Amino acid sequence: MLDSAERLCVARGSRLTELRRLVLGLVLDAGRPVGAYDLLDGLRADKKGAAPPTVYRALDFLLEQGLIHKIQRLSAFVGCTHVLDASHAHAGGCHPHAAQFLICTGCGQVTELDDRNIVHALVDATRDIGFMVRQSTVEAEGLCGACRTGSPVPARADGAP
Amino acid sequence: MLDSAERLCVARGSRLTELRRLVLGLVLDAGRPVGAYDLLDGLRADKKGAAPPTVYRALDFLLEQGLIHKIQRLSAFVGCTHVLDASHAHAGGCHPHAAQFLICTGCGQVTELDDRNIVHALVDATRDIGFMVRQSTVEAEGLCGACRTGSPVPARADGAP
DNA sequence: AAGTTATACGTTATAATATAACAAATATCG
DNA sequence: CGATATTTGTTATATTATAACGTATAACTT
Ligand SMILES: [Zn+2]
Ligand SMILES: [Zn+2]
Ligand SMILES: [Zn+2]
Ligand SMILES: [Zn+2]
Repeated sequence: MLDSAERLCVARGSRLTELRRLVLGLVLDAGRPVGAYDLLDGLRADKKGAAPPTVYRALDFLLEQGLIHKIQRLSAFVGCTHVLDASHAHAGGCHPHAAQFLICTGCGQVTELDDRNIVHALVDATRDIGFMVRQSTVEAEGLCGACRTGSPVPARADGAP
Repeated sequence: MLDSAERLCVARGSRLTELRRLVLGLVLDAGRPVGAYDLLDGLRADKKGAAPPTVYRALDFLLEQGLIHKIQRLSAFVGCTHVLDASHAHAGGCHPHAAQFLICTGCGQVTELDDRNIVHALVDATRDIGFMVRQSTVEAEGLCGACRTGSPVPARADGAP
């Protein structure tokens, strides 16, 4: 996964440095939204005196490259589950793709969608009034299937089963 | 406008107190997104020793009543432009309606939409995977018609023309 | 009206998130 | 190599938000 990201960056002429790679690894390992300061704690295992700007700069890079997304409602970051797909990855252009996120308040899990219909509906509605969308944030909060049907899989921060 | 909000609250059995009314007035007067600490400054004109919890509690109430919205990308608040419409106002139910926001990076203006198609697209996409949406955040950043066609109307914080 | 409960507000302190500014190190390219 | 651009280290601070607890006000019940 990290190697794929590296190859993508090389193809784009951007540099996935050791630091950025470390941060990306931490985000991907978590498998759920992680706050910048949690990442900072994790980072300090390898980089003793790391400070907030260290992690925020790495996050900025990863966001630009579309390797991660920021969940605004949680002030947290998740790995992109689409960027490495053949259909989405490309060398040039504006890297962060439009995405939609489903946040389950039961188990904390976040699902990333890449739904053309939602994007279309948004663009249609805005074009009517002359607005040109450059970036969009679409986040829904609710209950995932498992949590609704009573099979909660609380893969939460505390790891409680 | 404030009086309409008051009538709505009375009909719902909630209390638009003087403090909450003051904060709502500040948000509506601004006509654009305002941060909590800007509101706090404004509030201090009337309430000398106001502190953060004062304004955040008022904002929480106004959000619950659907009288204002929070723009997540800006950590700022705007008055709802639909809640007082006859078609939207009602005494019971879950007050904060689904809304979409267009944020112009040119002039800072924010437009609120209440577009059924967008909501539908979102609900459709989520139902497929068993997810039940309770609340949604839809925010688009880009350029409004005026800013695109070169007639920027920078009604910004600093008031610079 | 008096007593009781619930709601709202005041106050202090602190948590959590994010950036500014500048110096030092490292990579890139002619 | 030497010039240039990019990345990282470091310190300090800005911005946004909440915890905790006591007091005041409103609403409800005898
Ligand atoms: Zn993605
Ligand atoms: Zn769940
Ligand atoms: Zn609204
Ligand atoms: Zn504009």
